Amino acid sequence: MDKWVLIDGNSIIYRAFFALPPLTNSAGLHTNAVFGFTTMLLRLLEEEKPTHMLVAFDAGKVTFRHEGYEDYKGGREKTPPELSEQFPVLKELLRSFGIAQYELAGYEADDIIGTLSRLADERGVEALVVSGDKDMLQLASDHVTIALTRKGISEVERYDPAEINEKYGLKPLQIIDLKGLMGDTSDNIPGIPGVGEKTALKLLHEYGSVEAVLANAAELKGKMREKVETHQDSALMSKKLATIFREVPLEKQPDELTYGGYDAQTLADMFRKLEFKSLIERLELPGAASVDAAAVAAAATYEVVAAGSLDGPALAAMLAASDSVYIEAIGDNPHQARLIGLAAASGERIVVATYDDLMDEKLSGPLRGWLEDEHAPKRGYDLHKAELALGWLGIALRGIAFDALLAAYLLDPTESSQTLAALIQRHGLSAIQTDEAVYGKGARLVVPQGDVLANHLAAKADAVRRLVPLLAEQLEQGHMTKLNDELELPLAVVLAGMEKQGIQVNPAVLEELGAELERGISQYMSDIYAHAGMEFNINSPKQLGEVLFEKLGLPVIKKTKTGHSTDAEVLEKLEPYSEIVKLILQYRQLTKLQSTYVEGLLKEIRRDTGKVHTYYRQTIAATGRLSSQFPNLQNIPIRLEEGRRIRKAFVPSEPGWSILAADYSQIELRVLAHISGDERMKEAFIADTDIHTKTAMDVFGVSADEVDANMRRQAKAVNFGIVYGISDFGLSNNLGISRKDAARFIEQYFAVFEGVRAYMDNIVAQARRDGYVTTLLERRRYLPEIKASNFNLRSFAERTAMNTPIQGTAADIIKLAMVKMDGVLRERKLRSRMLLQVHDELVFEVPADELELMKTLLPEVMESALKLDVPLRADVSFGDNWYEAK
DNA sequence: AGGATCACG
DNA sequence: ACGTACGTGATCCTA
Repeated sequence: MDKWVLIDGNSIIYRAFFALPPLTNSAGLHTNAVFGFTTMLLRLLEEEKPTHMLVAFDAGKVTFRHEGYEDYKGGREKTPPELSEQFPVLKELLRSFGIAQYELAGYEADDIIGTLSRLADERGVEALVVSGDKDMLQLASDHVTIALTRKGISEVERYDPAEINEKYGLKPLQIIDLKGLMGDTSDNIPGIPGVGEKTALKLLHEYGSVEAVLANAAELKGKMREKVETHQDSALMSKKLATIFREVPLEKQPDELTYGGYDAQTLADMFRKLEFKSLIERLELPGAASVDAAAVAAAATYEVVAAGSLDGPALAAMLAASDSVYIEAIGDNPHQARLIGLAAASGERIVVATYDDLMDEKLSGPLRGWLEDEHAPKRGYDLHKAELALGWLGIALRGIAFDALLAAYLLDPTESSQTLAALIQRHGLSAIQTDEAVYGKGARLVVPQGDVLANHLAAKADAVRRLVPLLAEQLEQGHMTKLNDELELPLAVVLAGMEKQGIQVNPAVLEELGAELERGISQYMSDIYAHAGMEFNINSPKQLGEVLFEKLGLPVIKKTKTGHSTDAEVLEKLEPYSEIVKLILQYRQLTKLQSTYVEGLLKEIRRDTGKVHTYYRQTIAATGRLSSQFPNLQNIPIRLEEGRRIRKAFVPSEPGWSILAADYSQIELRVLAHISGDERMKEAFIADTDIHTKTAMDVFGVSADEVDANMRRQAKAVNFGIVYGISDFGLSNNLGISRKDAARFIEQYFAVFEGVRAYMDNIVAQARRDGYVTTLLERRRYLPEIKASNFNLRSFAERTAMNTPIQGTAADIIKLAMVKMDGVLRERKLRSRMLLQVHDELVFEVPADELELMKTLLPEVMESALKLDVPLRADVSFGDNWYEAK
């Protein structure tokens, strides 16, 4: 039995374009609409199993409908270039699929589909018409079903004549009359002005057609009659325009629409060009990042050797000769990760050792000996994590020489997936299985034994071996070899050391604070319930919204996607209306401290060490900053006193020692002064004046003693804005002033700091030209959206272009300081330990006899980390805990 | 799984 | 006219 699927190409690609977020491949080609179209095609192929398939397109701008009504489809926004560039891509994709496509000058896609669906009717063949356009419903019949997209393109709704009758009370052909009466703004079909769907349906249920309505206009009352009578011609013309022409002189015969399946290689090549990796995976096409074990084995050029099959010296020799290593540790938190095993490739021979081998009396000697030998270079993937997982087993990992993950991050820090499977696919190497495929995930995580595991680890070691030279070459091309070798790679080792060391947390401090918070929270809860006149879950934005905006009738200030916004900014505006608002703000503050910082932190204290061991992630932030997890120690409260007390729980791990902290003063603005070369700003830092006061003096044109607190506050906000990539809207929002005033501020600022203005202009132009921006140490971030026609996307990219070199260079500097400081501590054999990094601050624990030295040494190292045209300044402080070090 | 909220620089 | 400040992670709730 034949089954035809007829797709309205123009309609679906439009829907897909607006339904999906922007998406580009690395060449900058927009692909979101094509992607959406493809997912729809795949679903249709799977669900409908068509024997014939056609995608019809509109041809050219002028159709027969324009004869007689020139304004047909007039007033439409012109197709955005991000979409137009996708039409030829879609057509090429259809060829790769082996799906027929057709367009004919002077006709629209609807007409082609209308004609084919008539043929389907005549032949008694089942057909499915796919479109986003309701007009298509007129084609429905016993043989023809219409599928209309709903909510973007994720769902379709099917209509046969019965369903059309149920929904509209109309026969399929009456859809044309419906359009004739109500018109269609998107096609600029006028209909009868003032007649919408409701009225049109009422009229049709009564009279049956446009002609009948016009003939009986005299029966209508008042305004309605007037409208119908004056717009008779319009109604008839609209009906004509809405009628799908079903006699198109097709040059294509239905048997040319036969769909015989796609060629996997052809489709894979097309998907690769478009970078539709997930689809390559889903269809298991050639070159998928993940393939099945048999395919990996078949493609393998290497030999897998079990460590247990070798004697000690043979194993040691193989390890010593290895080019790459892959060390597997499963679990997100490396401090708790389970070490599964490792594989080391020496040319085409790969030795695999399991966890048991590592613990084996005979094998552990050579294995540990090699891992701990700093003269035996390790080229691997995510060796930072491996170092921690091994470290907790009492095995040191030394001799880290290259890390594919780190290199991939430097090459493109915004790439969403840096998994090994994704990396090798990106570099066109032969595929391996994904970890999820081999190990499962979540509750179904099962680590296989024997050959299955050995083969997977070997495949990874082989992948790393092939990747290393490619990545190294690309780093070289991007001038990032030095950044990799001398900064990021040594830093990975420094970080692992800090993380293993951990920081002592005194649970008694937290518990006492927790008890106090508990009392406050229950008091606030009962007060809030009393004001609300009911009990509810204050933590639920939904329930809170109902109480505030429905029960208490407070004004709605801002909406979210899901309902009423109740964030702090909104609540502060609502404070005058009800006392409950203040209570909620207080409640929020206390519960945040309780759940995230008291309870959350207590859970992270390790029983065996009494410390928390964070994990600094080096390959996450697009700007080059670190991030911190399990727990995050980079967002411990400080701004409000209530929260700041949490810091009293962070103490030295040895009696008599102190916590010593040093933070860079205004590092981002100093970096800006340097890279912009702005003379006035440089002078300010060279003279070590208060930058916000100086900014206020210059922008307001007053002397130092004329700068009041408010002027300084505003100047400070402008300085922040400058670093973030300023806009008048953002500044006005932040300062609570009008956009005009904010714009005036910015103009005054740029009039004074001309070098800064020039920098901002130049960096955006440079990003547009090169496609990326860099930091002082050549760290790179690509900004493809800087060329977007969408204002939002483009503006965001422009602000990022301004901000990333500043934030990123500041990150470079503190990373340099960390590596240098680590070296200094080693050289001078000091016992002081680096514990934490918080973007512009370093925290140490120091013994009493090193305190005086460290108080001068640490800021010296930080200030001399990188030589800029302005001095760097670090302020140092110390105490018995992190709170006191202020 | 994703949104809302809020902690930090 | 457009509508946002830059970069993160943890917790809770809701679908």
